[in-house]
Amino acid sequence: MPRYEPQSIEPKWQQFWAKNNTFVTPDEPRKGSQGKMYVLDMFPYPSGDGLHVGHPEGYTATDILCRFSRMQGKHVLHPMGWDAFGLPAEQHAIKTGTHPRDTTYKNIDNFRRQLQMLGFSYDWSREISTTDEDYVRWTQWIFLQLFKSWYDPEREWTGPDGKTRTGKARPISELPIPAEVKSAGEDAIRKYQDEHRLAYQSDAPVNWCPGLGTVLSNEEITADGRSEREGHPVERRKLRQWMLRITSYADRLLKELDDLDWPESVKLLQRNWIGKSVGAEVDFLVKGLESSDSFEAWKSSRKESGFKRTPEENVLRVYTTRPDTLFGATYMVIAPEHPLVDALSTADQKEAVADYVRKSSLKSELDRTDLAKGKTGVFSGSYAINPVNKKEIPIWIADYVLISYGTGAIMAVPGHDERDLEFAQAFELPVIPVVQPPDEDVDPIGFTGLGTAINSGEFDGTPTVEFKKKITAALNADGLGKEAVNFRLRDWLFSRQRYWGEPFPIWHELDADGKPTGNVRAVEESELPVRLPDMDDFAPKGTPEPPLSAAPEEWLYRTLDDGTKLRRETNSMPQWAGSCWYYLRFCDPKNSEAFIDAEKEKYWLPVDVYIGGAEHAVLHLLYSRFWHKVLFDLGHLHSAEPFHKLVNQGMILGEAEFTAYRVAAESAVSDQRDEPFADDLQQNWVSSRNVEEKDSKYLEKETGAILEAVLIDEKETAKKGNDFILKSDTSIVIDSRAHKMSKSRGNVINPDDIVNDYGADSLRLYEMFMGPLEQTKPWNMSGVEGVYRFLGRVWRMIVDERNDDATVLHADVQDVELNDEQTRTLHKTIKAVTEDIEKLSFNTAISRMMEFTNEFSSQQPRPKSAMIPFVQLLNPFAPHIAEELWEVLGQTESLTYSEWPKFDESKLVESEIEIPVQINGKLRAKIKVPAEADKDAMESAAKVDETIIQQLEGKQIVKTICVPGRMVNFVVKG
RNA sequence: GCCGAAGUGGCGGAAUGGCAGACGCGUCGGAUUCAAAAUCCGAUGGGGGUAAACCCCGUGCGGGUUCGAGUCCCGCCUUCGGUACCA
Repeated sequence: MPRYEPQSIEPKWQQFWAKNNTFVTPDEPRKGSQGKMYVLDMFPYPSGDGLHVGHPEGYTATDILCRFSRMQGKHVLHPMGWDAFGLPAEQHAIKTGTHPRDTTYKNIDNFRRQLQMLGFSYDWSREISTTDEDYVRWTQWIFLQLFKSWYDPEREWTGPDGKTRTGKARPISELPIPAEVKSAGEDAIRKYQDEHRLAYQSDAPVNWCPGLGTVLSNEEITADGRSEREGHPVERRKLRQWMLRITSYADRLLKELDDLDWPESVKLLQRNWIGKSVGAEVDFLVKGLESSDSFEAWKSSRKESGFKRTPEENVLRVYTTRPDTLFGATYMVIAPEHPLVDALSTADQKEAVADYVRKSSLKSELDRTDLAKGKTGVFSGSYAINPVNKKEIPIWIADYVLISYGTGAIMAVPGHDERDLEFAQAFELPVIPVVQPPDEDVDPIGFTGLGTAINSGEFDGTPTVEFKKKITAALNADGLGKEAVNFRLRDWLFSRQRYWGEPFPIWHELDADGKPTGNVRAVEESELPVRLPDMDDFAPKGTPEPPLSAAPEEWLYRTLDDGTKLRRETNSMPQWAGSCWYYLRFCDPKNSEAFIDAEKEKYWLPVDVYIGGAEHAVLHLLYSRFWHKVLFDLGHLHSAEPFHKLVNQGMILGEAEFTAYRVAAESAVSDQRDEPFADDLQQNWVSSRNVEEKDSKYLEKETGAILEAVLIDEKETAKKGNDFILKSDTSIVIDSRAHKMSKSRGNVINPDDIVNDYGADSLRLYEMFMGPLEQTKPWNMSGVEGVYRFLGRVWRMIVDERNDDATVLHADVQDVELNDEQTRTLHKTIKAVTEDIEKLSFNTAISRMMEFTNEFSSQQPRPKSAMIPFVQLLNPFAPHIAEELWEVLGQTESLTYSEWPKFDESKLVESEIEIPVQINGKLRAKIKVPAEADKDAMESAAKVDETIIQQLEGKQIVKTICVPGRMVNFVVKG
């Protein structure tokens, strides 16, 4: 084999690794193990499109880490699996009639083939799919643990990690039952327990997506009220749904982020998502209700009773983060869904209120959150009494207040809240400034920052922060208010109306008429898994009735020995369920007794390095952490957090494109502005500066003429200043940009093609060489060619290319001693590559190996003792060629488990170094000095340099700065 | 609007406060070849100068700190990503 031919050596080594179980991780570490290393990729959804070039980016990074760690003696766990439930397979089933299971396993086969072709060192014996019945079993089991638990926020305890926490998930049997519930009977107790479970049912309004035929979680909806997947509109409907009580864990999910080695930006995203805010709840007495006491009477009764757990019927409780602005509250707003809406509506306002409430309930999420459309609302007819100044202020109903946050009611302070100000202006409500901004020139109205109090009675002049504390304490003393904490985070909507997901292991009890009694019971753990019934109709019915409700009777119903009739839960779990705990199962994938063996869990967890896309920064990672903590609380896990170090790989964009714009033919007939259309523009180019994008159409800014975007070959372009222009018309500025890869744009790169043309090693190397792992970067085909050429040079450095018959060592590679220069280069390279891998700075590590190759390629002879460690350095990056060269170099021991080369710091020092000499900070000359030269020696060496003598002539040296081994700088005058 | 990340040659990118542009791509020139592919060697930020010596400018823009700033500080601009009335 003469030339470097990845097409023949890559399959050879892949087969070798498979046959020898090279990457199978034994439970027991090898002798002399340097500790465990669990390196995990975010496992892919096996889509029908196959692997995308974005996948191998993170996968190569982790593979490098693993191969590097093995050579450093680590006991490495590096598994791969499939997040295989999910909508696309089911949508495909609806279209074609193919069962989602068939589609899914076919796609998995293709994904596995593609991953194996890239030579990743996964332990395939641990492969799992979230759709495997054995896996589903334990997903359902974990759900049951949530179902069978409640959260005790008061419980103080010390976990196996030695940390003391307040708050713990506990078995539902330990839930204290209040006496009045107990006395109400068995059903009341069950209901009370159900209300406290970590997995519970709720009737709250949810996001129903008719287009997908399912309910979606808040997290799956985009800012403009559409489904993240496929972009269908979403509406609000009241449906019975399963929820997971993630909000109980809000504080711990927030606090325990601190110790994680995650990017700060991801931590911040999670912090914002959890959205903790500290403020106060304040009670306002409503005036004019029949049962209303006088304000003073109420106040004195409150003084005695203190702040109540739940307010009286004629009291409106609000949440505010700015209790210091209480004097500026000029009206109140309650959400249309607020329970007091009816009670507060006076006779003459009843109709208007009912009308408004109906309208806002029909509004989609999109309409309701569209800020551009302005605020709406209706006066209830009632008034509340401001507890600090007894002022009567009107109570409004408006949908800019959300029932799901705080108490669903606010005190409006239009002087210092943008939304309230907008509303006040729309409905001509009074605005009172109560905070003076620190800057006298700033208008207090609309100021939302910190300042000092004005128009606030005895509190005038108090700084905001102090005022908040004071007023909260005062309200608390009077029983009118209390410090309160709120979270933006909502409970997790956990059910979906789809077929292709885990069935819930839940039975609903039925009464004699076959109607649900409202009581549910868990499927016995010994009966798990609840398998999906065989069905051939998956199509959504356009109603929220899940496909599983059309399952065969024998699946759907059961009658117990005592005659109790049961019907299965027909919702299914969301795709997140399976990905919530897969990292646990990898440690013990075949266990039939438990979801994971306790000893194995203790050994392998937490995951040491977790690499994946930033799109999972919030949801997947938050959900996983939540499940992990529940299992931790229940004593099933030893660690409180699943992922120690997290890295987000950047997106890979398509090749850069040059786009020019010209008037489209259709513009001539359909000129948007009805103006006579300028003929001279027709078919002429338009500078991209004059182009605006509207509804994915390009328009000329002035005339509104419709433009077409034309791809321009790079050869037709030139650079002018900061812009690119057309060579044929240099006045035309064109766009130069790389876009996301997408089928519609036609710029998708298929890894199969790259492997066919250049080999897996080149693909791996290129993806690492493109730039920093975490950065977004454009694809560039000639870049792939570049690293392919590099591998060719490496090949020729070691292999005799002229020998057509066999792969033999190049005659120049000999058993000779390294000279000083070679020793230095080798050790420099080992040091740099080692440290760069540790920093995940793979692009620079590759540069260093290129430099090594450039230097050694031309040398004759080339010491074998330099080639051997070099091949070891290359191995994590390009393992196939490395194995082949390792063999050519006559090595018989496994390269995979060979010892990583060590560098010797003392071999790095050079005897003479070149340093810059500056005058007034400007580089003027370079001089050679002994490496150990001190300040004086450097200074005198610099002063005898010819250029420096010339430059210093007639000038006075004011100061000399010498940094040994670094530089000399003369500061001069005159 | 808010939050985050980033702006360095024609392009991807490199640079513990100390020689800006390592390495790669592209381009140009040369060698090899009948010719090409492949390979090898050299040049390559911009401007001036004689393709020398050398000089000036240069890391988004404007200030500042420092003997010295791509790097630190203040104020902007642009691009990308996330987010959306959370009181």
